[in-house]
Amino acid sequence: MSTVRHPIKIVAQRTGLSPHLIRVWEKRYATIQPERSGGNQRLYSDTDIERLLLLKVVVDAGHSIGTVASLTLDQLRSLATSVGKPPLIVTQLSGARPPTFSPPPRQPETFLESAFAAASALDTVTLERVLDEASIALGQVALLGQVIAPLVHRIGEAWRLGDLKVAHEHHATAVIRTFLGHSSRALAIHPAAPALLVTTPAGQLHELGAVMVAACASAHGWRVVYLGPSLPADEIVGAVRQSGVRAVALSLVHPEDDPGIPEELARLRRLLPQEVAILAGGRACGAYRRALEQIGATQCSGLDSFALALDQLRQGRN
Amino acid sequence: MSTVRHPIKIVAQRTGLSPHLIRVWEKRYATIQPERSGGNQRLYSDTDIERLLLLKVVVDAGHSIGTVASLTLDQLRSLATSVGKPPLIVTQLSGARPPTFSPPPRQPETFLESAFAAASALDTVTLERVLDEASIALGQVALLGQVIAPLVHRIGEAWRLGDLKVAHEHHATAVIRTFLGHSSRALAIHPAAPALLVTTPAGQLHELGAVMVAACASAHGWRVVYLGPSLPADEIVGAVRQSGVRAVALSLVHPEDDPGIPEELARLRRLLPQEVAILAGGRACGAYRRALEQIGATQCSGLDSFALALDQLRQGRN
DNA sequence: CTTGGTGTGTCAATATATTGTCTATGTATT
DNA sequence: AATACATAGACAATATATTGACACACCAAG
Repeated sequence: MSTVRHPIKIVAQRTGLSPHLIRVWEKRYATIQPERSGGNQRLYSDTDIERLLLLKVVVDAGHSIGTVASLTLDQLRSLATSVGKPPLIVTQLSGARPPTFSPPPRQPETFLESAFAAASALDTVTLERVLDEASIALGQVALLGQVIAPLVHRIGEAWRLGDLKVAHEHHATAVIRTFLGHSSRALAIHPAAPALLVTTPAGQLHELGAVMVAACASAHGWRVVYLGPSLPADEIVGAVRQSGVRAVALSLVHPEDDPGIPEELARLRRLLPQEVAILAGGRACGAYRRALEQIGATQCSGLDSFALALDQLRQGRN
Repeated sequence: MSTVRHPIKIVAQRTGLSPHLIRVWEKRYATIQPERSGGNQRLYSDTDIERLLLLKVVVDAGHSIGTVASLTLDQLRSLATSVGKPPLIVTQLSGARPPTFSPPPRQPETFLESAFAAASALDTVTLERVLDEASIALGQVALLGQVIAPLVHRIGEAWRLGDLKVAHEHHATAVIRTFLGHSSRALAIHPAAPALLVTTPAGQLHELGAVMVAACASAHGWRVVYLGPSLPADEIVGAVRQSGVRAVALSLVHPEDDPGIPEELARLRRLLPQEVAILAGGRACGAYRRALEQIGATQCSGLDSFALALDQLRQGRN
């Protein structure tokens, strides 16, 4: 976590709250206590900003500030993801389910194990529950980097070894796809947030990398226009022009030897407005390195690197 | 269980009851006793909300509030499951909402128009919001049949006419995919509920039909194992054996002239246990009619017909 | 069939609480 | 000097609480 501190104006921009309101919340509910500069001006940390963002989410959803202002960060995260969901009506039947419930795990490895076990058993409910708990315990970003990404990788490996079948991979993909799609919208940021378009080039059918990228960007405060997999360059350009995004993120996973991809990338750069940046990531990134370099795309080796690139992009243009 | 407390507005949103009614129930029947804040405002726990939800379920099912208000939580739970209605879904309300609790009765056509406009504008947030509101106003089943299915059809037509581009179709598909994926899990299914596997045969890449089928089955109280698109017959069979489902639902949309499909279908029937039924639906259903008849699949002409088939299947085996 | 009671949801009126915004004045930063 | 920020207080717009009344459906007895 960076030690950077932000003045109130930046915080207002990023959260969509007015400086007035931020100060009033601090005064009335002591929900945050930013540091002060030598001249008594407020200096906010990234954690403060996340807290304010979460508060805005739940308040927009109808909660009153008075009842949520004193919650912990974890409680706020949990509330933000569960906003609007009715509490689960638990039908307590001591039937088929009990063997799978264990004391709430804490470590990413534990979550990974539980998730992998559920995926191997085609157990949708348990897999969803583990992801939910991991999301609450670890937060959105760590969940992506330390549970979901390794889980996807591990399922791929297990398939290569013959331990799992294609059906397991499809099932887990579908569950993760739904989970991430929903978590992206939990933090739907205010309209002035910078926007990013996420897709994969034509021929790249794997969707999961793109969904993870979308969720990561959303967790970092970007407004995401997600277009799913396999979109030709001219379609991407049309969507960019219509939605006014600042950057395009492409996920490249499989195949790694498609001769059409370099062409598509070149065409994309040619048709795209100069000021729109291109970010690329995914396992197949290396295979297309030359083409990516030629179009000046920022290549990201992982989600951390992608998040960093997003921050730089935002800084550069704010 | 979290210690979070909710103001009455949130409780009204999540239960569908008016604040008025919630207070009246408290006063007349003392069915709940929420805490109070310093300013004497009611603060409800998650348990309180669950109780109110259950009360609404059984009252909607015909019981009078006076006779059920004094039941314990457990009694309410079992009564709610025994009324056996398609468990009502109180989906989320996101973002700012009109402050009224008797919103102008909106017609499916209105939602369809708004949704189509949002899809045309690549406006993810609005499209999600319209789907949310439609889900509440119309209920899950009508939403599927009268908004989502026509919307998908209309976007397809607009694309054929050149009014929309592929990017729009991809975008709407992604949003609907996320929405339906999430709505399938909004309610906790009874562990003993009959189970259904949903997928498309190898070569059928369109996912949306399968997702709609999954959501429909889920809304009708089935436990759904969703495997995404394009799965070979032997993979389907493996998943059926492992998950112990009672039936397999296949969505057939495009292409309509794949010579591999009849083969796949025949192989599926041959490998599948006798007692597992096969349901088929989708636009391309007619094109493969002969093959479907040969394997004894139940062909569904639409979501209504599909729901009917599910009910019959459940009756037949209970 | 009518009549009256009961159960139930809704509404009106008034008072209080909560919450976002605004104003005024002074200080910091650039 | 011009802009941005801090503090305190005031104010307006909603939300909520409470009480009492009313409308409607249902049912049982006359």
